[in-house]
Amino acid sequence: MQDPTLKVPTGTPIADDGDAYTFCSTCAFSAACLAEGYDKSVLRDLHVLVEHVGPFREGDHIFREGDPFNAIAAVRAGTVKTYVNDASGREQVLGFFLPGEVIGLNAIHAARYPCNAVALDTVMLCRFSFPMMATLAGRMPGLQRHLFNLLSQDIGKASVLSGNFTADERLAAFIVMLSRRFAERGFSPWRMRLTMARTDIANYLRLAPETVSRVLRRLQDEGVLRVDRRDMEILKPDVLDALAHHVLRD
Amino acid sequence: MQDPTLKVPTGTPIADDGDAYTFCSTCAFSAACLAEGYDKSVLRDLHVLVEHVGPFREGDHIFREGDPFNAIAAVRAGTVKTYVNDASGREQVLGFFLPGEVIGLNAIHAARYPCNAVALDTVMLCRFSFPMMATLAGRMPGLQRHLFNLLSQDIGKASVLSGNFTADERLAAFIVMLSRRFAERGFSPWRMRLTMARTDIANYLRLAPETVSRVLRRLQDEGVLRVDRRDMEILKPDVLDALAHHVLRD
DNA sequence: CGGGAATTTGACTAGCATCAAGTGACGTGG
DNA sequence: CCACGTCACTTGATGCTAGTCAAATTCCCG
Repeated sequence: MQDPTLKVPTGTPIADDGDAYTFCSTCAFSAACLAEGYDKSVLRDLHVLVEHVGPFREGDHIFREGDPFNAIAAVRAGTVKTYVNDASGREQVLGFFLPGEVIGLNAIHAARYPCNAVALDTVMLCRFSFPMMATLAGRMPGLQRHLFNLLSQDIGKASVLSGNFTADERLAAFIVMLSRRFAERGFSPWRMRLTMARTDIANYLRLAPETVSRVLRRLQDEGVLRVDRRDMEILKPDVLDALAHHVLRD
Repeated sequence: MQDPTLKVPTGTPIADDGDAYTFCSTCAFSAACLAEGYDKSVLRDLHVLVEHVGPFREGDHIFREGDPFNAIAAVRAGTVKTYVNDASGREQVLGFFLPGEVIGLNAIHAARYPCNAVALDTVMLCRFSFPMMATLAGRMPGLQRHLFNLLSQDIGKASVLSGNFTADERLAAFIVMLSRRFAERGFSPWRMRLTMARTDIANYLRLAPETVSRVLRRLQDEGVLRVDRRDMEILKPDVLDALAHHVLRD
């Protein structure tokens, strides 16, 4: 049942930057919404349900498993890691979210967040009240379609790594995906900073941290990568693509 | 962009069973839609975009990877397996869909099916034109919410098996999930027929078929299960639950 | 009854996890 | 400025889980 008591967002609103109806450039919804050509009143509706929150510092939690769900959020800056704790309390990393990507979509059905979200560095978010957004989506087909697309996309993403792949293939796929996602956001695809720890990468890929370390070392010895601490440079994208091909199928 | 050319469904409509505005009982949408208390005209709208298709025989494809997407479908009877072929042509099973469950949700964003769907036995479907459904969802908040819920749920389902679990844990979790899903649909949770081959189960769980066979044998020797060919009886649900607990976290 | 596919079983092996120890970067406090 | 402690990461040695290969068995279906 749609919650009729749509209360005012409780975060830290940030002052508008001049044009009252302009969204931050990294807001994942801005393009879809603005491209629709709706009039000012609709844009105003959309604007009131957006709030810029942050900064979150490294280690700050954005939400925790079991928290009541009321908003999804687009990452504006930084990296967010989502994870759950399994029965034995061990962490299981579900994903990393870069600027432009949306967190919280898996919380809709249960009305609670099914996982934890933590900032890996300094994180800024655009938060959207989901009940308000759903209401608005009823009037804005473009927004509704955008939400359906985001949700649908995440189903596919979640099963990319479901296959039985070697450590090399998984790590290569991880690096290639990261590279592409950075490129999409206008960052260099060849030089990047890994904001997540080796243990997080390992965990996400279902490998031991030692294995990640060894594979990176080997790829470096083969001249495919240059890795220095958390800075990574891709030297032979084609080799990486070939390895990742089994996973990414493209 | 919403497709403006909503053409008449092309499948095999099945005659109404008396009440023109009654949906088949296994139709996953019926409850959500009928519970809303909308008037007849809205129900009529909803009704025209549903078509009962089938039967599909074992091995028949419902859709294939790359097919243009235009409809999602609820399984009415039988079991559907979804899979992709990896770079080397090897199959990777993504999921099994029982009566009441919905296929095609991962196809929305690309407007093409990203995987294949095949009938494992005799399958009947309720097919819903997605463009029409989305339009209608704009007028029916309950329907929209239901769609969001289905999509959101699938994101979570896709990552259940993403962890690093032992063969025993994964297989136990598979059996427990199957049991629960059967129970939800009114079937016995303790006796079930596995409609999928061992190789499919193995593939889905990222195990070798031999491993599935061995684990089943051991569980049988321990008196946890009774397995005869594709008929399975759960004798010690608690043992199974304990094993599955690491995966399912409940 | 016979052919073929699915499944089971056994023997062996490979890949990755685990355990243990070492290295390097960074921050703190003397 | 340097000694120290901490933490993340790396490296090496070893073990185990599950995969692979091969073959037997069972079931299905004509």
